Amino acid sequence: MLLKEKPVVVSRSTLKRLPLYLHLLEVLLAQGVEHVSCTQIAKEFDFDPTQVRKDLEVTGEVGTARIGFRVAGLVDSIKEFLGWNNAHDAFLVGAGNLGKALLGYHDFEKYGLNIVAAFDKDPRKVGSRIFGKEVLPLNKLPNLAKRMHIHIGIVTVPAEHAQSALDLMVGAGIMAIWNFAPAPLRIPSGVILENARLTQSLAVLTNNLIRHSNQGETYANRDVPKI
Amino acid sequence: MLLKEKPVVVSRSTLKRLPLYLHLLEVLLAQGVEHVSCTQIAKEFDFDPTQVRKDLEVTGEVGTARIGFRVAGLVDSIKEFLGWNNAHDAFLVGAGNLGKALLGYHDFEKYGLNIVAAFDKDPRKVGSRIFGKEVLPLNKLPNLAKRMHIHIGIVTVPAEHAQSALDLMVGAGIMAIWNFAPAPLRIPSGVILENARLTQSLAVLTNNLIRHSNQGETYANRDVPKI
DNA sequence: TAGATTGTTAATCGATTAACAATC
DNA sequence: TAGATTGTTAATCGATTAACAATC
Repeated sequence: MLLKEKPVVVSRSTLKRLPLYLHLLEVLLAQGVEHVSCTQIAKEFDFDPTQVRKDLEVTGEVGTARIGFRVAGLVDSIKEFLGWNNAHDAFLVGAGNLGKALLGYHDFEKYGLNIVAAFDKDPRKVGSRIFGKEVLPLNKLPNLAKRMHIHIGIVTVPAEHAQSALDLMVGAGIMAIWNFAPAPLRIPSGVILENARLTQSLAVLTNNLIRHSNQGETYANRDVPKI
Repeated sequence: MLLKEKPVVVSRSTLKRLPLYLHLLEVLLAQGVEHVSCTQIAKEFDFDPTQVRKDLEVTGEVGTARIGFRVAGLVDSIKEFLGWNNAHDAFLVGAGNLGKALLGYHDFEKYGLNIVAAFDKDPRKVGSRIFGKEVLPLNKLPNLAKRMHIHIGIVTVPAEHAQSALDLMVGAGIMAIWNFAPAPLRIPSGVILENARLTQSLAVLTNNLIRHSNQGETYANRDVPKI
């Protein structure tokens, strides 16, 4: 399989569109479709075809004029590019409701993530198992993380404990943190921090909702004293 | 307090930063801090102070030179702007692990979201309660949604059933959909769709992880949140 | 007053979109 | 061949950042 030279710089926007393409491509692959054009992919998502072409460029796959790209090739290359070919072992700190849900979401393995254990400071949770995974006390994290070569740490504790959870994991050599707490976190340089903040997505939704229901009476013409 | 004229167009980027500011401001408010400057807020998140100022502009709040903005005023105005003052009732379709977690995450009420019931096609789940909330059969959704004036629908079904779940809710008059399925969804015009896709966030994380371990290639990091 | 901060306009930067030659 | 599609360069658009006068 011929790969062309990949662009040196990949934007976060591109990175976020790749999983969308991948999901579609896997459906096509399962249907036995062999080739797909950027135009077809773009139509599916209402994107610009040129944008899709530029996005796919990062995978190094080359297409064929009039035919498009090999579906199987794209699936492989996107997975490889995202690091989803082999799952990375991860520890999760905070076995609350959100933490439990993530522990039970086995699909993550398809996305390069394998949560191997949970940690919690609550002694009543420690010792139990959630979806077959042990809940351990926080003080066991450092040694275990080193011994098991854990790459990813997931933070699902309340906002006020997020920084100390992160510090504990970084101190244990974990270099990539997936944070679900709505708190600004400080990281040493070299550590990767990705925030999966549901509240940001919710903010966009609820703001749109009230704007739509306020229709007409826009918020642009109100310089009325507020009581 | 006088509100100034607000910008007519608000970018999605701005909308997503507001919950970050809000969280910080609520902490400051609890600490009894009365005023805060954009410079201070910016420092907390490693943002540009001008960006913070522009973001806050959308709330209509006015600051005072040398003093900054009233913390209490900002908290109120951001909440109002995001529609987080009063919770919107929501139905959730798909009582799997992720659905369960969302049902148990009572903090959503702080973010304008009140999940009142869940729906599932699995007869074994129907009739049970999850965190006190009833699990009902899908066919009861349309009537109930209309009777209860439900505004928001949450989709936590597998990707292949996401479109039909959405269609069911939109048919029942629900105008805003919060989608967790990794599938491209079609909506009629006028309906609000917001995708809360964890896989996108995960893609950024795992890609960063393998690129760090591969060292060598350079990638854009301009849009990476510096939190 | 002096100087930090607001509010606003202009410059910069990067991502998206348009244009088009090359290709199959 | 004819025409759809790739790959690439240029134009556009929008968000971020810089500059600076007004203000307290």
